[in-house]
Amino acid sequence: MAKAPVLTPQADDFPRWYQDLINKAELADNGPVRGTMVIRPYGYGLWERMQQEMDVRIKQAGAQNAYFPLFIPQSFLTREAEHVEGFAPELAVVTHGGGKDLEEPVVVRPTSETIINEYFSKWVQSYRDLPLLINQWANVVRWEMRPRIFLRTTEFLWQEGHTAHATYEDARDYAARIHRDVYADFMAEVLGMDVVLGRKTAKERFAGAINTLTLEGMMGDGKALQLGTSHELGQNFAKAFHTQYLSADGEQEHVWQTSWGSSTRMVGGLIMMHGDDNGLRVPPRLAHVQVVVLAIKGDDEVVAKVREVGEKLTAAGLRVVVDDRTDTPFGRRAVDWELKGVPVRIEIGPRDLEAGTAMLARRIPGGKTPVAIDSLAALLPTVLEEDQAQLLRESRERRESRTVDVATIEEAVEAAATGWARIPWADLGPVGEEELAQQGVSVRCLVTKDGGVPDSDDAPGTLAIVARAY
RNA sequence: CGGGGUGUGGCGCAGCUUGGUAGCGCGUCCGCUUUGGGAGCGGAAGGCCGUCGGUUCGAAUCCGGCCACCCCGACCA
Repeated sequence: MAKAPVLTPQADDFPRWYQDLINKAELADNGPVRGTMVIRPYGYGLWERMQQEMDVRIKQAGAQNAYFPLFIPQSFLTREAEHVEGFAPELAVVTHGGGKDLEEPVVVRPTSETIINEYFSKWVQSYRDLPLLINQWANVVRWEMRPRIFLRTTEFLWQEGHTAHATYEDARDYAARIHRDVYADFMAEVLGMDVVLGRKTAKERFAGAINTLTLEGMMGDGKALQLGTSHELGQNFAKAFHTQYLSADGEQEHVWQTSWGSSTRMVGGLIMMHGDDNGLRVPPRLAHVQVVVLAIKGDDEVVAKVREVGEKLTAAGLRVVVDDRTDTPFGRRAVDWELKGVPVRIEIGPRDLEAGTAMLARRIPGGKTPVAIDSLAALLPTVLEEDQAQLLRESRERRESRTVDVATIEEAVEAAATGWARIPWADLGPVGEEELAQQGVSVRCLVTKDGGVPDSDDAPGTLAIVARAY
């Protein structure tokens, strides 16, 4: 007789499955204040690996890390009209400090364009100071009406990049470079996540930007999730904060700017893109635990062998955990590691010792095979790379099979019930976009016919990707 | 903001109609037996029943106020 499923099956109730998984895989808990979350060690480990891999790419793109304050004078926010209008509804404002009313309320940063520009305007004097390329790892607060753990939380962790350039072209190219060489590369190569790169419509653009580039992923239920954005800010903030430089011609010019961000939302995306009814599936290149070596029983020889194998695999450069907690039944531990999505389990018991073998259990393709213990260190890197590639392939195949080309709004709404629709932007336009919005469907991004990023909204042949979104 | 619903050990729930001061499952702890896919048996700990007030000899239960949370709609990313 089959036992009750460990998780609510995805097909029964996808949001419930997501919540179950986060609880049972010990990724996070809800915080005491609505919309906040406690990220538990296993979940934080995923984020730390994301930070490491992203940080390398950000630095390769020439940016340096810095840190700006959590508190921003309220007056800063109001200097850029669109920006304040966009963020006003979700600001947390501090009105008291030290037991007194504050002269001027301070807002908890929802993003840092304003405070960073305040300093950029001091640091940038000459064209020789440009480009100025800054990134910060921080928490931000946006008071959310409908929080969803990892996907939309009131406080979340992210990186935000802010740059200033001498020309429009430099800023435009840098925003595109981050979009492609940092975000797209990271998501494909490390997360094994298929994403569509595109351009946001005016309606979906960042408050204060002249152009927003996005990466959209298709989740297991066919809905879309924005996984990162890179904005061209034009000179909007430069004018509001007087961020100017003296050009080689001796003229005062406003800088051209970009900002770009990615957050702990990526953890939620990872879960919903790669997870299955047995739990999470962590891509090997990301995994902070790539291999778990399990002692099936508590015999001394078994435990000794398991530890020895763990050390050898660690020495071979793999990220390994040894599970010799033999006071807990084997089945329980196997299910737990499966829930956590560890790519490879090496299971060793008395029978294996005699044969000199171990069971190699693979989370991503599934299945178990016996292999010679001595061959593991040589075998596993190949296995992990195969599994990494499988996740990317599966996510791409799902998106391709569940995206349909349509000609009307009705068809687009119908397609969005189970996946994505692609419709010529010229046939839709802002009016059609509004009509879709009435039915809970949005234009996720605009792409060119061959899947590239359009240079403008009205470039001929531009297609809109339409979907329900998180 | 409109409509509906729910607040009971850590989690999920029953009990409320027909008042008599709390129970089940999971989890936790101890013991023994177990360990090749969420172990079994025995024992134990753990609850100002959201909150304030009212009715009553007596309130988780009936009545009223307040608070919080959830769902649908609206609004907003």
